[in-house]
Amino acid sequence: MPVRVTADDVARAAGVSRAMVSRAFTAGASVSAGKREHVLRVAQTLGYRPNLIARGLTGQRTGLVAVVAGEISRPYEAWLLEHLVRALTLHGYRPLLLPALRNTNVAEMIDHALAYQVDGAIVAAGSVSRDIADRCRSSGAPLVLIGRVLEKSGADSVCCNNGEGMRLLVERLVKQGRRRIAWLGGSADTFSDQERRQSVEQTLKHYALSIQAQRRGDFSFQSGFNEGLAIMDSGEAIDAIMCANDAMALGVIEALSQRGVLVPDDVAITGFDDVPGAAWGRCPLTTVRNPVNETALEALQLLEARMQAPSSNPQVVRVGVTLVPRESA
Amino acid sequence: MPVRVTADDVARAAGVSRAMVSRAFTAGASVSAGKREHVLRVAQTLGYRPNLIARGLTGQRTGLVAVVAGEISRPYEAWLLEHLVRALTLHGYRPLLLPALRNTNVAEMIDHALAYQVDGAIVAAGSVSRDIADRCRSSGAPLVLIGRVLEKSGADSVCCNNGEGMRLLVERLVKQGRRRIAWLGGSADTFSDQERRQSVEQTLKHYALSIQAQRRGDFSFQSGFNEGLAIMDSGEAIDAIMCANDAMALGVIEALSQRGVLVPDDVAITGFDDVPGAAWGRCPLTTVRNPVNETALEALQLLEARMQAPSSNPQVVRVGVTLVPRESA
DNA sequence: CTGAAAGCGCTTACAG
DNA sequence: CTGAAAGCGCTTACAG
Repeated sequence: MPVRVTADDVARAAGVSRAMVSRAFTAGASVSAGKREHVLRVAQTLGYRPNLIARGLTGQRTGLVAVVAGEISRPYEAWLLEHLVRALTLHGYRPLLLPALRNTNVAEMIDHALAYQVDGAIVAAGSVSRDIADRCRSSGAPLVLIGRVLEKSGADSVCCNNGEGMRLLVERLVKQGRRRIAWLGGSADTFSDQERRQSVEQTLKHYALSIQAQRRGDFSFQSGFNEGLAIMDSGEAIDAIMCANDAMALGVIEALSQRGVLVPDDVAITGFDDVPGAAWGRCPLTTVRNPVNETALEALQLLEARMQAPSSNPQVVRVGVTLVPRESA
Repeated sequence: MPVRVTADDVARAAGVSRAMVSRAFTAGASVSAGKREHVLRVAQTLGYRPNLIARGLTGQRTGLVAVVAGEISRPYEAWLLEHLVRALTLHGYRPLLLPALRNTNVAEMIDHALAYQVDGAIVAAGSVSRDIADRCRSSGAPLVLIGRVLEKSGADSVCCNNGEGMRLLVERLVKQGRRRIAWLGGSADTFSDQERRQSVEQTLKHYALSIQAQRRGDFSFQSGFNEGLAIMDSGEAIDAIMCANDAMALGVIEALSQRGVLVPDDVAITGFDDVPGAAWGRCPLTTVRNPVNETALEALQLLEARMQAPSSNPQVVRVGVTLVPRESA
């Protein structure tokens, strides 16, 4: 028989009004210090805590923030999620986790979260349509995108500088004398894949080069491994494989090793993200660091700024990347 | 200017009472099919969704489940979390994610979650005291522990068969003729560390053997790497290192390779969990499979069973493990 | 099957 | 600084 102690119980026990106990628990409310202390003490002994659901109903804020995350078991997603959840928690928010499962529709999930009166939503996976952004706005819940920007959506975004990152990697390869560069892309229709590939093409063009072979995985280690084998077995003469992210790059290294191809001697390999683990294993990966902590913090900042000023212009924050040269290239 | 459309708006537009629109959205409520359809249609056009916070206040259920997770960027935690979140979501629950940050107290977090009137809590990290279990019970929120069992706590647990797993690994090593076996434990005071070490000692004893060297990491790759180097540099003569989990085992393999020690020729290495990634890399890991999906499903089942029967006897479900022989041992 | 009323546990103007 | 009252948006007995 669960016993919920309510503000009324505390009020009665402390000999004050219900409004007083509410005020005692509200920072900055007008209560005499003595009374607040007394109420808090009584609440303590009764084991009272304000019911946040009831408080949320009053309309101010629930403290809930929806977080749409991708496959958590993938290194980058896990890494980002960890920082996001930490940042939110430290700032007093509670993350409501919405997994972007296969054939699940992000709009549907956001709608559901909105029904919980979340104070905002951070979307780090799946594709977001204007429609969703509109729903959020009309519900008064700011929407912040991570790793994707939606043109004219009215949603704030934070995204790393994909173009710069790939440019740095291409330049390194070119300086090493690599000329026959292959590209292993990630899932089509993703923002990251597009920006990264475009930068590779453009930078190569600047050196009067072009992509020599092109394949596509799905950002997973396994797909990197499979495509790595396929590239080798195709017999195409290449001296470098640039991958759209680290997980695939690690898979490719594994595949080449299995085919007896030496990295970086025969073929150089590059990744993107610098996930924990990029430095370990058979051949430490040359990659570009995607600053997830900064990303998480910026996302939170955008969220809070938007709560203050719901109708200011949407912002796109580009966080900087840095080259991380290791052995693979 | 966010506009929230409420049940009243729908009622007015549909020409019915507010109770009717509530019933239209409640499965199994007594409404004529025609009326329900009509109400639903009107709600649809107005863009109405029941406010789950308000619904939660009525006292039944909020659909919220607290999930206490460890460091998400670690492979096992991420893997488990993924399955947990998927299972909860598919069953209509919303996971409220509570990170077990360093020097944060699980009791505090659970208390906070309870204030959100969560329907239950699943704890897969941190240590849980009887106290917490009691708080949950008195709040009417079932508590389910994963990977830890609390004696006489009244909390249900699901935990893999640690003893069996380590026994299988020891037997394999002994059959290979390994006699000088070292143990690399994880964080002290964790349930997994204790059960696993005990089983190793006990099984070795059965073969008239004992642990030849003992070290302790914190379940992370990095700590495995560090301790791996330390073991080698200590000059102790050993022919196998059993690790309390995969992440450390992978770190050890890395360390030995750096010292020019051959795995498994010179020294065999074993892990525990069979995380994705155990099969990849320099030397595929011989380990034991910790069935996370089954674990997640069982946890959910325990949670729901407990909602039905709050006072039946607490259960400890042991999920089975299987040996996964690969190259490292 | 349907509606009017009471109530869930808070907070916040409104008076004092 | 403090209390009485109204209200947040729902659901659920209670009548009919």
